Amino acid sequence: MAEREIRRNMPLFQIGTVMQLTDLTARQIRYYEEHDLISPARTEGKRRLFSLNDIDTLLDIKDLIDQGVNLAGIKGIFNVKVQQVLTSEGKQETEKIRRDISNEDLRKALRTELLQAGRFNRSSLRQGDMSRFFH
Amino acid sequence: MAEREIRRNMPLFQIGTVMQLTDLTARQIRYYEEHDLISPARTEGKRRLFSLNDIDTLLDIKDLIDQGVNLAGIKGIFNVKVQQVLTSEGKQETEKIRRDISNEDLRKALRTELLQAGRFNRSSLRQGDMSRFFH
DNA sequence: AAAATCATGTAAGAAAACCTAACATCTGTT
DNA sequence: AACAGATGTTAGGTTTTCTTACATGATTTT
Repeated sequence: MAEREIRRNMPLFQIGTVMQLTDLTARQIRYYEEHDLISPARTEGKRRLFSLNDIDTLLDIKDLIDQGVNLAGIKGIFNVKVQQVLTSEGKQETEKIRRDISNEDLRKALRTELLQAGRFNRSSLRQGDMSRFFH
Repeated sequence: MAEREIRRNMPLFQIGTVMQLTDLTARQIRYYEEHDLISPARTEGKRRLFSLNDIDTLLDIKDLIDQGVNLAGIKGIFNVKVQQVLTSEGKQETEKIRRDISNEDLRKALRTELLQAGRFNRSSLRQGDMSRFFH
């Protein structure tokens, strides 16, 4: 379980990849970082490296912005969530709040849709075949 | 199910990331591509973009090289596997061959070990907290 | 309504990361 | 010894990303 969290927090993706996965501009992504909504790691050369969690957060931000929420609101929502985990011990409550903010299913659908969008569908046939052997 | 395959074939990672995940040098990775063991996609600017399947394949190559198999041998093994899926319909047999070539558990362990190695452990605390909400 | 603020676009110049091609080097084989 | 396989290294060029600064349209505040 902790293993999964580690994986989701691994800094793996350059900003170009994140742009395509989230459909956000570099300007937007950097702006959101500037306002502490994400904190991507850096290479030695100071290039940003994003994790899967970062991408999730960016997709959530995108969701909320599409719903008309401004950055202050988003920040507030995120803080509420953090607050929640700090003050309450039960998972039920946070789960409920999570649902209040945005529909989980819709979010998931949007994410996978985005993840499959654009040029990411064409991949080498050889690899496609190999994938049958390496589960 | 096809969804997972698509995800595993998405070109996402730059060579620098792959180097760290696999512990191979850029020279090695390009050499293996030159010999058709992998076929990473390219950005418009001709930079390589690797998929999870590419990384899996590279880890397998590394495995086999550590066992003393040379590229010709690896190529042969990969061809046998492809052959197998083309000629036989059952999954049992391919499964068996898979096991003959290298121990699945060992391979898995090695992969996760590599995936957690090096600088990939330090990740932002904020994100770590957020990950509890975005499963 | 004017001024300020928010969110994003755009441009410039610099630095990092990656590219190909070529040659060097080590190791094992013929 | 000569050769082939696998990898290291170097060089010059290109792509991608970086920061900083200024521009702009849309809202909000005064």
